[in-house]
Amino acid sequence: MTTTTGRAPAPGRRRGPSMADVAREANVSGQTVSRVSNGRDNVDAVTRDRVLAAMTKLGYRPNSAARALRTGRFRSIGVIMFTLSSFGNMRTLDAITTAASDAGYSLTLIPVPHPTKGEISVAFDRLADAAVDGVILIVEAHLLDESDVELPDGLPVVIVDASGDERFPGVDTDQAHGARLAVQHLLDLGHESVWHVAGPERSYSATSRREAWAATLAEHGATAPPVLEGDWSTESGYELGLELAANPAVTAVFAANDQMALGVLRAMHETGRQVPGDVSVVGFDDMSESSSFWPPLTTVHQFFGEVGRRSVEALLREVEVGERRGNSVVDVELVVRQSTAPPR
Amino acid sequence: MTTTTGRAPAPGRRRGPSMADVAREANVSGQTVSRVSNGRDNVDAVTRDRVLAAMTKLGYRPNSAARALRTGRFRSIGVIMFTLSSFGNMRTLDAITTAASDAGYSLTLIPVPHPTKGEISVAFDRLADAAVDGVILIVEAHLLDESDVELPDGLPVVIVDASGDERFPGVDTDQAHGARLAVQHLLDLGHESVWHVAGPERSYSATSRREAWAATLAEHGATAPPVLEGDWSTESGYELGLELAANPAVTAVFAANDQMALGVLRAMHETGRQVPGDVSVVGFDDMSESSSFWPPLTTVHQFFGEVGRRSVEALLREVEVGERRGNSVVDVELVVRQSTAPPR
DNA sequence: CAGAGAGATGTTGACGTCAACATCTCGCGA
DNA sequence: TCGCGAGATGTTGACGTCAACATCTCTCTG
Repeated sequence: MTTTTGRAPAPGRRRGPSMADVAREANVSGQTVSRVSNGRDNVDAVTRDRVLAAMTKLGYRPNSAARALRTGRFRSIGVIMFTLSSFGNMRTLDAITTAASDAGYSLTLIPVPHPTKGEISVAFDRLADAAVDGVILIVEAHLLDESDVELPDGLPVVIVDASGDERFPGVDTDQAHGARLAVQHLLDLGHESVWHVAGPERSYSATSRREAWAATLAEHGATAPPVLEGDWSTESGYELGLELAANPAVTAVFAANDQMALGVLRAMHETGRQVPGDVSVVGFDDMSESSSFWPPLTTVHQFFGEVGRRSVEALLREVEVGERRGNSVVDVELVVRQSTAPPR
Repeated sequence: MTTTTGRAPAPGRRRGPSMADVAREANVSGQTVSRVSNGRDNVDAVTRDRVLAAMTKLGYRPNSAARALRTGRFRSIGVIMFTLSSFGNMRTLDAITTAASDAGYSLTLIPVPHPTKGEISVAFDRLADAAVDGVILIVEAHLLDESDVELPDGLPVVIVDASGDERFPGVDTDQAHGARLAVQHLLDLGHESVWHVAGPERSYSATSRREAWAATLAEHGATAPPVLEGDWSTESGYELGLELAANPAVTAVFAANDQMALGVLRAMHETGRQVPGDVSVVGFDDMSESSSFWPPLTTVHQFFGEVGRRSVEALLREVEVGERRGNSVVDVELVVRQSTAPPR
């Protein structure tokens, strides 16, 4: 005689009560529990209370896997990003998380260690497995030019700060306008020309800023000095800053982000060049520390929160309504502090 | 005679091919597809190739919802954190993401806008709905003292930097040791006493650092000046720094994080107090910018990456093996740069 | 007072996967 | 030659939820 197998308590833990259990407890059908659980209004108030009481008593929690299987929706959005360590990305992510959570979506993070084509493909592969309804890409790279990178079919995508490609809706900060404001400000103060510490070539934001810098200079008949290319890091700003400090012709520097600007400031201090007396410095981002740099940094303020919010909005519109929007541009603002002054 | 209902194409988009489709294409049973998909070895090489070819041809992707429903596992870990804007949290999150992804887990972010008891409960509620196998808490708060905050039953939890509670395994940075190193360093340089710009009371890290600061001072027979309490922000460091600058007795300051230390530096510069000539300053965190502050900041380096890695390791051990570990402590390191010197 | 209609509730089956069990084939030793 | 075991493959059903459809009970109208 064989005994029933009496299977082990649970493979994956947390096999909580199911709808059927609640239904039994409340003496209704599973469907009624489902209706209550989903907040439908075609349930009698008395019945609803009974069901709610049963739910509380049993500690019922809807099983999101079953729900997702049934509905085909995960109520989760994915975010693909390189390196969390950049200030802007963090802020954007923060806003995205909040906006998503307000809309009742959770957020799945999909990291890409290095921005190479191969890694991106890996991320997209992983993405296809991921339980998400849509994806926000924050990759700061011209990856879209590489046409063999393929997004999973039919998965809504919004791209942040890597525009120029019209295949997907995007949300972009007005990089060019920011760079223009920065350069214009320095020119207005009377500087003959403005040197540029740029971000890496592969970054879309970096090239936009660089181009706008060059264009603004050209419009004012100023000759553009050679570009110094950094990698966004404070260290690289410092090293390039030492080069600039050694050149007496340099009176104004526009760094493509605040971190590199900080490095430039340090280089100037170490070499005894006064800021803003001898050299004026402008950054980009307006990170929260910038107002306490020495001297407090003149910089271009980005509205990362707005970028994050709009991304989620655009994505969810496509996910839920099926309506696809075009690109959206977020403006910037020049914040003048004490790192800029007229040349001596 | 009734005709079959021929229902609408798909409620949630992206109804891709299922195992059944692949099975048909490869002319095998669904179970064989499942075995290939899960990498079992009891499948004939020829059959496996045929199945793989069919998968590729159809663009098959396992449906994670169905898998989760069947197995009871989501292969996802949740992270609850306040504000993404702190440098340390971000670094930790970065490491967690990487470690999780290496282990084949995705990461679900659950934000908590404000660290109040109510908000935390909301987050835990949301958590219960979330499709995660375990949770890492980065809340920097003494929330665990509030006993009515209840974690969902049977959900593995690891707590970062909020130890002192033994109910859950945790990973902690050795805050006390760090503070000791900082204070000791200043005392060794010959300072009579050390002032402290502390983090907010509610933060566990902040109170650990503060207590260790006081204890170290006491051990050396130095009297502890009154504590100045900030909120981690550069702004608050600046304001408290102005107070310190106005007091000629102040020759050494230990700030509970680098951001507040930066604010103190600014205050000193503005009031003409030399750093490190008149006042020495030490921070905590060693954020990537700190080496470019002016002067480059002496600070306590935290190994955030290690914290993140260990958290994931501990959590997954509990999730997968059911083995619960105790607390784990990550050491710190004093990095001496140029913001500290003997008193005049 | 019959019948229509609105609203509440129940029944059935399918979403895609995988564990458990059943079956089939083949090689090898007694 | 037969039987046994190992390995490959197939069949069945259940995980928890919800849409579609089926009932059932009222109320209101003409």
